[in-house]
Amino acid sequence: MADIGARDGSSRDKILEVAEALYARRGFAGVGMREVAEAAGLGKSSLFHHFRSKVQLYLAVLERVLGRIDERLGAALASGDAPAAKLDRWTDALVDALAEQPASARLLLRALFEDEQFDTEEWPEGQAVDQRVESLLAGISRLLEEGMRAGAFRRASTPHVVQTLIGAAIYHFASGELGETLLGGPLLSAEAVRTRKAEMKAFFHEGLAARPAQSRSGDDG
Amino acid sequence: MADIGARDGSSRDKILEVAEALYARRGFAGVGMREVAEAAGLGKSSLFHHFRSKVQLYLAVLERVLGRIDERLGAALASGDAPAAKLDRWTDALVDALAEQPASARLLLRALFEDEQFDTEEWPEGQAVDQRVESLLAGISRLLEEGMRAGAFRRASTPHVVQTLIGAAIYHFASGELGETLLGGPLLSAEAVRTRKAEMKAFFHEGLAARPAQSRSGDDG
DNA sequence: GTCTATATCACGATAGAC
DNA sequence: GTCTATCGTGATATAGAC
Repeated sequence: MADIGARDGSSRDKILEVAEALYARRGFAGVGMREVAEAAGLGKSSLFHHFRSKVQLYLAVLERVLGRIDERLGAALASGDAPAAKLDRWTDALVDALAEQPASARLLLRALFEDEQFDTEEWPEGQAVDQRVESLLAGISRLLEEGMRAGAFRRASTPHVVQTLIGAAIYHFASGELGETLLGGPLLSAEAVRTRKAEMKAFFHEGLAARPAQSRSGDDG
Repeated sequence: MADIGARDGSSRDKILEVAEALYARRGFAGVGMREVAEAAGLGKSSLFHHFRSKVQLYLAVLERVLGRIDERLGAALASGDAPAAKLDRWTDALVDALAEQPASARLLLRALFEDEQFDTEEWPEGQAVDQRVESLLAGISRLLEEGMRAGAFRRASTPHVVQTLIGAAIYHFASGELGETLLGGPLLSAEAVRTRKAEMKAFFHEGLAARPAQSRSGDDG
């Protein structure tokens, strides 16, 4: 019962795809079911056949985006590398995930606010969303604590570092026009994505303060 | 300024105050004029007497929030201190501003997306908003570049550092329930605010990597 | 599974009395 | 400046034919 219609995803997937883009652009309240239906090439009532309510559709979109990101980040953490190298991989994976699905950063930031409008525990899709978030935070938190114990990272508040890492990545890719004005170019070009990774990793490794000449490892691309 | 009836701000200020809280919680599309009016103790038509349209009200709320923040940050940059100390003050001021007005972080993040729904240049309030943002970004950018020239900061991409600073602050205070779960306590208590300032400044100064006291062997800790 | 209605309600905005 | 009443539109969601 839990996976009805999972095999025939032709309409369902199309709906999730167009809804993701629309919700990212104008948010939960700003997108009507009629608009989603038309963008998916369906009548409004057909859309209600696939998703019983607007909330359910929204949560399903969220879960799909979070699932993609969580899988990538989990893979980045699965290697046997040293903590600092793992954090670099995690950063690369997060930036890649956000950049490859341009809607995701905005969708997730919006979700931060909008899921307070309804109770996520009321819907099965909402519980899946909560689990994905928990998995994501637990993964990076575990890495940071391992790294501190091993002496690779300085002693800091793990939750605060997590907040800083996520904020630095997600805000950047959600900043849209404002960010592009600041950068003087696109946010999502291959070059801009490469630069963002390098700048973030340099920040994590060195902070901002100038330092006397010191040995460093290189960065990837 | 060019405002009519600015002397009697009793209704107008009340409207802006309640609208700020509502827009922060549910966004532009999610809050109706009727709800704003009732929260301000007015009828809907009376609200339309003070603000000719919903867009105008929204932009006025935004401008007020940005104005408060821009003034604080400007003051932090006005001192004659060294760049690193100025950046610390700027960080303190940004964190204080976001923490003292709990709605502001969410409101500003939402505005990142939502002002693409209408043309800010079409309304005088929108132009004021754009000017505030420009002033804010120019201020911190100037400080960073001065600091790099003076050798206080390492050479980095100024716009990327700006994105990281803003993202680290604004995401944290907009993260709401999720952030409080992660922190295991409130985001806005005096202690939590103090901690956030310290963690952010430590990150800017040192990054995350442990700094070897003598050599890079990684055996300390 | 998709469709054409339709029910019910809230939206932004306006008119005009007081 | 605040109110009641209303216009026109579009929202979520349902009923039921095919």
